Amino acid sequence: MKEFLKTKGFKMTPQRELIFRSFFELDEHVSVDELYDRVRQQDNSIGYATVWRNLKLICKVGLAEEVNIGDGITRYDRITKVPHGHLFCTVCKGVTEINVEQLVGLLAQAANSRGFTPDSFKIEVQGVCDGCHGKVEGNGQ
Amino acid sequence: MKEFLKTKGFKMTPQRELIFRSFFELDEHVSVDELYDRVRQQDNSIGYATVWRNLKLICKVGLAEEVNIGDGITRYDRITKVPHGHLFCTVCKGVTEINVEQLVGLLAQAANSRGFTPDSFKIEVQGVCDGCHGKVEGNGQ
DNA sequence: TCGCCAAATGAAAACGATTTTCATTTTCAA
DNA sequence: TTGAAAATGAAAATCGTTTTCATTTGGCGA
Ligand SMILES: [Mn+2]
Ligand SMILES: [Mn+2]
Ligand SMILES: [Zn+2]
Ligand SMILES: [Zn+2]
Repeated sequence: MKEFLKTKGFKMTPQRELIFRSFFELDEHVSVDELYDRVRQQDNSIGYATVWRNLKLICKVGLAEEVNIGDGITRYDRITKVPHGHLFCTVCKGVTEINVEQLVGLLAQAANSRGFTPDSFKIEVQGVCDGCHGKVEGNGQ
Repeated sequence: MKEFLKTKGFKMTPQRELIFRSFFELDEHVSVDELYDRVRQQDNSIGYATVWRNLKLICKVGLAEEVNIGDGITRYDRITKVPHGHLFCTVCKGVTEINVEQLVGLLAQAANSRGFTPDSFKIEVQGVCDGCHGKVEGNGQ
């Protein structure tokens, strides 16, 4: 990691190391707040801005990307080899990933046929996840 | 429209009428600011909050929905009979709609097979639109 | 190893879109 | 016509994000 960053022109610091490690360990769709809380458990002197800047950095060097599910909170998602979509449960707020290779192919085709050159795709489904059926709002009884 | 709102328990006002009419006339993916500017041309005494509240109302009564493309600005999009996706041009910020009926079918299938019950779908493609090829950043020549 | 300088950090302030508050006005059913 | 509930406009509050600034630190070259 240190070497990788060096090639990109960035330095390694204890804070950065902890933030990077925590981010990839968690392996979730994490917000700044969540990662901030997490790293604070290891080093409570780390500043919020540092966590924010390092999440931005992880994106800049191509290891993650921002995800907006529409609740106004930016989450950070590691980039996977194959593109994936998200199933967002409106009950438990959980995020599940689904393969969308085929879909993206069709989408790209549709876009191209209209003279549009795609850069990236966002495929998200809102609904209720398996575990949340039965405990839906109204009265879960 | 007045009747429709009455059945939902809301009153009609001159401001509301202007805002609703402007929104559906424009028929675009409009932000609060944009619609505010627009209605101001007809009645410059209308407040920003009123425009905001009425866009929210249009959503609440099921005639539109919020769209977040990731630039931090909420846009409002009338709801169409068939679901549609968006091609978002990162150069001119233009939004084009594409049919995604087929895609949504596949998506729903994939979601269901994982025990997930879909409510709504968000399908967005970022890239460069037809008109913006050639005037890309860097130096368009 | 030492010293330098660009990069990184932490605290605080600034930002900006969204949302709420509050006093006043308006709608509309009775 | 009248009163209660809803709507409005201006201003302030919110809140996640981003920037500023003084200080510290990493790491290369001497
Ligand atoms: Mn993901
Ligand atoms: Mn649309
Ligand atoms: Zn769930
Ligand atoms: Zn364009």
